[in-house]
Amino acid sequence: MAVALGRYEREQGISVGNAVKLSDFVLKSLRTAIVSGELEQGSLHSIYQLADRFQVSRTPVREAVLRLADTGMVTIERNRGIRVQGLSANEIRRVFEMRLLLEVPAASHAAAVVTPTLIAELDGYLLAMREAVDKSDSDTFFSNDHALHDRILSTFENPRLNEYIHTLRDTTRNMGVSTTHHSRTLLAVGLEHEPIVAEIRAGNPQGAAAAMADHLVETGSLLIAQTAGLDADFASSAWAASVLAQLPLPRVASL
Amino acid sequence: MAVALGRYEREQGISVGNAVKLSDFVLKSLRTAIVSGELEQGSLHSIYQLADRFQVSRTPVREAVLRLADTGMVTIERNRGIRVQGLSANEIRRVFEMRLLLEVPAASHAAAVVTPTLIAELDGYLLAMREAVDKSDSDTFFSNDHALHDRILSTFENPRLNEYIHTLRDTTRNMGVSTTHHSRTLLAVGLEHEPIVAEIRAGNPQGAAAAMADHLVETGSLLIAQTAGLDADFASSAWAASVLAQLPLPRVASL
DNA sequence: CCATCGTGAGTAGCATGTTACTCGTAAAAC
DNA sequence: GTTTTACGAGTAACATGCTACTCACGATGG
Repeated sequence: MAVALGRYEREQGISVGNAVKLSDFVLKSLRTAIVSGELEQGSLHSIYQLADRFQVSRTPVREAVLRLADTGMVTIERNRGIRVQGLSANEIRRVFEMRLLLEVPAASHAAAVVTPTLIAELDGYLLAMREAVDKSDSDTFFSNDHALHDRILSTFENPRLNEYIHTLRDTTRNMGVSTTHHSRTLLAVGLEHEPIVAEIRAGNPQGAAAAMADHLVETGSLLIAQTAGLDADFASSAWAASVLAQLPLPRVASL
Repeated sequence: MAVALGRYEREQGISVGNAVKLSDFVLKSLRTAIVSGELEQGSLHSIYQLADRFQVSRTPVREAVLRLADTGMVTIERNRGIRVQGLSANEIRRVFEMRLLLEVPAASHAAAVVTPTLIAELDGYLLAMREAVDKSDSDTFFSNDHALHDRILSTFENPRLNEYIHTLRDTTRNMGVSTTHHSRTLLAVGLEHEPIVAEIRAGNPQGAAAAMADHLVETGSLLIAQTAGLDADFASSAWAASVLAQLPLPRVASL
């Protein structure tokens, strides 16, 4: 018990009222293992097995698995095991459709209620992202990427919205990391944020919406292409058309 | 009820692969208890206590509580207990803002891809709702209400979207039941669905979007007024303005 | 009277025990 | 050889044991 607990976190802290829960640790580890392909898609595992892998008891593993099942990354087959669903191209499409529905209006709203403070914050994130690209520091890059999107969403003052987008992002996190085109992709994605902030600064809701839509479609297309390979259904950016058509965009120019 | 439900399934069951999980039962019961006010807002409870109430062990209760904490209905205070957060007026506002962001484009999309089959299904739900109103059968009414919204959403062919709306609806479920104005409210809400279907039938995306927006704003306002009482901040329908402004509506006529 | 400290009841979180179930496998029946 | 049946390994779900922690409350010291 205490022995098993000692493995991972006792070092980092004098403990005290440490809010870090073992189930959270397992949740994060499991998601990473799935997204990175360490746990093969379609494979079947058991709570016992995973508990052994992470050197914890079955309880926190079970709790983490239940939460992953809620998001659809695994399915639980009673008395059989845990099936890893991974992320199909279709699943990625769904995630980015949701993000389009929510983040495009958010960008529009941010432009409508823009303040100097908001711009200063967004510029700060952009700057940090540029520096991270220069240093090929993907961790810093992604965390500031996240912060920028999060700040735009928060103009709705709806924590529930921010939280949901956070889980959607988590689902596809780390997918682009350590590919051969890594740094190039990183740079390109980073550049796409500039027009979003520029349009918000200008107080142009429709422009901000269009820029955000472009960014999300481009990012989603990259991840889908990477997952689906040459799957013809997703070769173009047509996957987002049905959603884009319902959004308040001036005209979907770049698509 | 808790007593009778306690040893609840051993009897009914040749069982077989019964998919009913105890934790799901507890989750549903807890949510009902919270929304109905049985578990007072702001009150503190413990896993032991709740396990005793539902006549099950602590494990399924804990799992249910963790999932409720994910949706924000309770907060977990370590070594202290479970704090019931209930639903403030602000929280209801947030739920309906999310629904506006997602369901208004969905109505628009449904109108854009309308088929005779879709119309037939929606008409079926409408008919069932009218009959349910006549018989004051709120269960049937709400289930068809849900089915209608669900069918409109499903035109996006994105199960993740349907599922999320489902959880949002669950959060505010049962709130309007057994009030003094019950049947009148039921009737009014039922009538609001007719224009939505009419606009979808006509293949008019903007009209469908506007009708859906009207419906959601009206429903949300009712629940907010009921919760907030005379709270001035929510007296009008202004709560939705910031969201509505970012949606693809022809003009927000009725507000 | 007021502040400090100790203590014990109560709790969430983690570990472990228990049970009914699923399904592959192989023996048995044909 | 083919089908049927019996069995056991392995599992999720549930029950229970255990521990470090929190905090109200009362005793003690000022």
